[in-house]
Amino acid sequence: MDEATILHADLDAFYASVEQRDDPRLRSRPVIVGSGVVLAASYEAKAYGVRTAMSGGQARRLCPQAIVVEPRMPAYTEASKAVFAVFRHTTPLVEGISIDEAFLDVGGLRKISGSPVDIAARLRSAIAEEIGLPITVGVARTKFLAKVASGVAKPDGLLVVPPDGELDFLHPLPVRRLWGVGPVTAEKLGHRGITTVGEVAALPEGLLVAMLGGASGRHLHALALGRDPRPVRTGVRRRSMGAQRALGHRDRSAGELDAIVVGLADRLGGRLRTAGRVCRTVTLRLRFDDFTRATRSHTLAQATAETPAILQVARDLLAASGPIIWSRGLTLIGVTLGNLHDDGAVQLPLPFGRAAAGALDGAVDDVRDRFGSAAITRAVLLGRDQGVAVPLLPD
DNA sequence: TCTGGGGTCCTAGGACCC
DNA sequence: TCTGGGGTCCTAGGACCC
Repeated sequence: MDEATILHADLDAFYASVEQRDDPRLRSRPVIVGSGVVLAASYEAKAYGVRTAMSGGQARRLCPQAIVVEPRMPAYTEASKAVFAVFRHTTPLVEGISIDEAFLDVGGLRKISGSPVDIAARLRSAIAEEIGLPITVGVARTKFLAKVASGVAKPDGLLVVPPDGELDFLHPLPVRRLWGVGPVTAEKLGHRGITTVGEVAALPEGLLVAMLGGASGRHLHALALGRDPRPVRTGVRRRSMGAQRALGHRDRSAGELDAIVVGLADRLGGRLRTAGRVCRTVTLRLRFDDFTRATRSHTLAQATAETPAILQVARDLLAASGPIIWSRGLTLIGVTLGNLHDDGAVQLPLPFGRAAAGALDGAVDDVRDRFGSAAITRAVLLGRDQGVAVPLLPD
């Protein structure tokens, strides 16, 4: 049987912990970050039932003595960078999942660094001492089990799931612990009297697929049996980038909506250029009074990072959305850029088809002829009518 | 007091191509 | 000329995660 070498490291109540670290008056007291909506709550506040994503009013009613602070994103970004530096000092195999959590694979480090449990314990004390933040670590043979372990061990804990004790650990847990089971799926399962992971594991895969669809059904079936072959991956790239603005419930004029879209496109264009990437798909996201949503998207023939080009598409989509906007009570506008690629790529038209791989080789040869082989670091297939993009700058 | 601002992945139908 | 199979891309919606 394989060894438990995957760590899931998850900072506890991250934003709230940073606030408590930076302001001694907040320590040991209930702290809520964010006044409109709760972005994070310290464990002292969680004891009163305050939860992330709860409205500020509800949170204050549950815990009137809580200290509410406005978020300081730059401080959290900086703390996150410091924590990830400790992660990468522990092992090169780090896969970040969000600003405050990551998977680490410490397999093969036993001779140098000790057992995975020793490594996890040292990681926790390093982050406590060097950065001043509490962190929980789950250790298991798979990513999923490591993540569940850290969730169970929170806060400020360390939990190992031994390979021969996986199902004993997993099966009594509620289905909501399964990664990918949210309110809707939990409700569907609940209808059949299924409330624990063990009960999911006892179902035939076919029944889960019929209930939840192919991918979700197979995924859940595998997880419930402790199967999760996904490796810890480094260098995962962002696939989309978005910005949005909540509008409240006040009616807005067409001019106000346009000004908001201009602001969003401007922000996104800047972020895109800073990241050295270009986009091809622009999506307008709308949310309404009743919390229903709509999206309208358009895909360009040529990728771009130019604000005017992005703005033009966003404006066209907004104009085309007029009827639903004026009839349903708009409460949020967002713009998301998708189909992201590296900028600085030479884009070559290609006759696409079944010989895509061969065509890619041919295109790379073309670029070699034109620009010299040293220029080529990587070639990316863009799709049927877009050809290939060959970045000419080193990574 | 209805609910912020970021993301990921899946599904399904239609267009289009070979 | 017609039919069918196989495949990709685009769009829209939805569930879920932090």
